[in-house]
Amino acid sequence: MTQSEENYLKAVYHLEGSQMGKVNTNAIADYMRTKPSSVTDMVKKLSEKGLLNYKRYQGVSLTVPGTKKALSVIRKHRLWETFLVEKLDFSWDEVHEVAEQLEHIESEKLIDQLDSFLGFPKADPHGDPIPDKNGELEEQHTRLLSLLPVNSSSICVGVRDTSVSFLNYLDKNKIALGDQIQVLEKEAFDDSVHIQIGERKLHLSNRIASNLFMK
Amino acid sequence: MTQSEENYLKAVYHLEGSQMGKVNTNAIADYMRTKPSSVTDMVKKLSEKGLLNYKRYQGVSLTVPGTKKALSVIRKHRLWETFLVEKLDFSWDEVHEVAEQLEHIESEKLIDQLDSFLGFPKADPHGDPIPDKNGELEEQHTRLLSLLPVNSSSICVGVRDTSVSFLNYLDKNKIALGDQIQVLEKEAFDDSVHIQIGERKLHLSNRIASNLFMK
DNA sequence: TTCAATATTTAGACAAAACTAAAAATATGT
DNA sequence: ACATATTTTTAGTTTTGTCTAAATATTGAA
Ligand SMILES: [Mn+2]
Ligand SMILES: [Mn+2]
Ligand SMILES: [Mn+2]
Ligand SMILES: [Mn+2]
Repeated sequence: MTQSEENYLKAVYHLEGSQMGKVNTNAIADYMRTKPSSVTDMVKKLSEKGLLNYKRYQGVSLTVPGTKKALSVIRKHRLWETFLVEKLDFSWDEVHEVAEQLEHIESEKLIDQLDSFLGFPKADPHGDPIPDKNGELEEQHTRLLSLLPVNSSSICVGVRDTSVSFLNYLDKNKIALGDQIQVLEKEAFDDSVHIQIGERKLHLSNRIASNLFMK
Repeated sequence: MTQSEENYLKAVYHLEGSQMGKVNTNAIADYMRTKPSSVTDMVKKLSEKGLLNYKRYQGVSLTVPGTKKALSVIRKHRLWETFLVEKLDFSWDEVHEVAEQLEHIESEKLIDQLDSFLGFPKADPHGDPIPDKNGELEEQHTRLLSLLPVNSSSICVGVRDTSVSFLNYLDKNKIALGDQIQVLEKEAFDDSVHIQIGERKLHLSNRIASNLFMK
């Protein structure tokens, strides 16, 4: 299994989760910043290996072995991100690029020992769930901050957008995972929300509020 | 810089250290388990990039930038080996293969933070010196156990042969880095040596004794 | 010194993963 | 329904790193 093949499986996994039904060629090409013709080539190869279901012009879906492989790569990615933040003092906006490389290291012992060394974490620095050794994901019962009613209070457990600019915005405004957030008021005009974290009151745009997972 | 290019530079570095003068094509091919024709191709490319000195049929040597790059890969290899043993409970015969992969991860911050996390170790699990951030290697003033005089006592600080079978042999006989070893007697016939570690007396063949670095 | 053995390079091929440009299939709007 | 727009695939090329087989250079022994 090459790094490129692993990256394609991961892409299909993420796209399956954010769409309904089959994943199409152009969507994969966009996601991977490559060309549709390259996607077709790779999709054929992965289909021959039994990792993708593929019929010409009909889009693709992961097979059971394909899903398993994708989850194993995601497990590695998220464990490495956790390692970088917890042990090597990286900030949450610096880890993704390095984890994109580390996720392809082949050694079952390495990743299981790393998991143990980190204390079997359930989520990565962005709040995304970490699959266990068997590929099992813990169900996340979360709701977006933008959808919570006025006066509700809940804990921020994840970010939907993991871009550096969004993470920097949160850092600048001292919003972090684990923070208890109370919804004070919602503006009907622009769907922005007034919130309180500890003693601090903040006014968040809908764009921000709809990228924070709460529990 | 591709992984393959890095591996060639590392190979030339190691061969320069174990030979005198220019490194020849066949030696590189043997060391890398590849074919001489492949070596010629790569050596041309690295020479065009200014990393190797190369004239047809005359062998190669590392340039200053080539040496610097080789040392940076070796630094990563040895720091990762140390991490695996110190933090993830790998044994010293399991780390090399994984480190061969990890040494190619590109992130200066990653490796410098790892160095710091490990407490700036001076040597890897096999006793090989770890270059610092600037590529400086600490001079090793060691001698082989097989060359020490009778009655001398010194500390085992490294292994010359790092093969799994040799490392297993040492584990089985409870010989480890840091052990104080006294030479009791040398057999003139086969150059084997009788030694003492703590209360234990052992009889080592010349083959074994000439693969242990002492200080 | 000469020629055979050895070492090295060249020539040509291949596989992987990407690309461009063109062809083919599918979807859509009137 | 049918023409047009969009999506997807195919055909052919490129780059990287490998290989085999053949050619060429160097070495060294008689
Ligand atoms: Mn990530
Ligand atoms: Mn993440
Ligand atoms: Mn090693
Ligand atoms: Mn080592």
